[in-house]
Amino acid sequence: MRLSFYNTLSKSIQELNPVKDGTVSIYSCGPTVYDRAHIGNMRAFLFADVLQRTARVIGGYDVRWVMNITDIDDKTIRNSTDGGERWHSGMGKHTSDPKHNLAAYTQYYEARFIEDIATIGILRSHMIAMPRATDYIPAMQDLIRLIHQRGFAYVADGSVYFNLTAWQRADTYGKLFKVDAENFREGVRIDADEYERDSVSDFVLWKGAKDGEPSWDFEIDGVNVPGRPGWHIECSAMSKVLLDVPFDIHTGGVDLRFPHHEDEIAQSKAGYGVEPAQFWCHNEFLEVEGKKMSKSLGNFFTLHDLTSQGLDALDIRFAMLSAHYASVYNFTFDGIAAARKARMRVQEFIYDVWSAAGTQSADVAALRDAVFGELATDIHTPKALAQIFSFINKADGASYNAETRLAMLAFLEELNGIFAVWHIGERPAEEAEVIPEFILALAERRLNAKKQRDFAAADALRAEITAAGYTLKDTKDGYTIERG
RNA sequence: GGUUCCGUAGCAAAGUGGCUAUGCAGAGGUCUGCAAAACCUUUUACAGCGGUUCGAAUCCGCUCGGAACCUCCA
Repeated sequence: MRLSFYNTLSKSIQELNPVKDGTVSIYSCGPTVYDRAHIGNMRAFLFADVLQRTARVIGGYDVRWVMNITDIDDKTIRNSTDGGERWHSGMGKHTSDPKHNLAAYTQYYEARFIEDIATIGILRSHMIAMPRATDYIPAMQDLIRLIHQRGFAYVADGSVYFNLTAWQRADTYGKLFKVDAENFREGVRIDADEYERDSVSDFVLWKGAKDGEPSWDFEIDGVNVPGRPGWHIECSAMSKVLLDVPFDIHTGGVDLRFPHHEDEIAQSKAGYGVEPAQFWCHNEFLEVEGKKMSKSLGNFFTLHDLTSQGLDALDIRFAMLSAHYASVYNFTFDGIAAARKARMRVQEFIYDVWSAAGTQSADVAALRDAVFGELATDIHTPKALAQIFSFINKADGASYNAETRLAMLAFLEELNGIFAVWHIGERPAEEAEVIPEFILALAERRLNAKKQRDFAAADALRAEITAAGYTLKDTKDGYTIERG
């Protein structure tokens, strides 16, 4: 099936025509590993995951997916340098070597990040690489030299800047975002003046070294300017090395549209001569209980916070997929509970189909076309789910004949290759819970009372069982007991 | 101040000119001694005010409310 996505470059939904037939290359802006990822971050990575899974399952492409790890920036440097309260015992010893401290600090959170994405159903094995910025410094330096050679960069006060004025004479700046330089907020302009650069709009490619901060030697234009890479240059260089340019799709949160992605386009084209990506896809933010997520409002959650509270990460994944990626998603605890019930309804259908041994048939091909058609058009997960529920509402999975059963299971397997929140298989046997003897004895006494139609006694005994923390449910000719 | 986007039932979330979205919750029912579970049926919408149109949640204008970006926040 052909895929189409909303492209921020064209501001319209466009059909995907991969640069290389049969292969889709995707670069996703990954985390800055200065802390645990929060659920807003997770939404961005989840979007990229569903995008790449859609390309695999529905597009039938061989997917080359890269998600970078930004392991050097102001925050990681600040937090790793002082060795204060931000320094965790799991990071090892704080030393006098800034590079060692930075690596120890960021690798701790990188490991947490890999745990978190696994928890929410993102497979590390789906990525061909998860490059760390600090491992690609030479490639970044090469790119900066290229930009400089072509006249779009200059060295000033120990740093290297992109010369936007020169670039704007050669190409468009503002492909993703209409930039109105005359109307930058005044406060920002004042702040920007603190930098030594020719124009307020010039951005840094290479930041000159400061005392006590990690730095790398860098020879450019015959001089050595020790320092570290600017933020935007990381993605330009790593995407070129790992995917080559141009590649197909670049993903990230809406906040990265400008300046990060705009600058990335300018740099890549200034240095390599081509724009990095055909498609730029941006996910919207999430809010929590209708409010912007922020630490001061007390509604700031990491995935780890939520799973520690007993929430199932798959319910969080499913809940996020019940909204379109390009609209603001309102995260609520009620919403997670509702998502769980909805998810379980589909799961029950899957179990029914698995054990089906009936005579009915169903048009699985039509269902597949309907559901995948929605996903193939800008990954419209809510519409796809509506199709699924509408079908399930009318279906009796347990009554399918052998042929329909196999076709449906094949479809569900594919579907779960994208949603990744279900178990395609047999309904698990009831876990053999150990019910204490006295509870079993109470239940037996109740059954006898019930048989003798002494319902007052039966209800009293059931109340005792409930009070002891067990739930008794009657069945046709007996009962079940479970904890809770 | 500039540039964008959004406001849909109790909650969440699709729909962008006529046609039941969907999920959770609620209500009624089947089953049951009663519950629970399951299943069936079903109520409640388009922020407000104008306009365009045979017809507007959908297009246009204004008002109100919310969000993002405007130099390193997903």
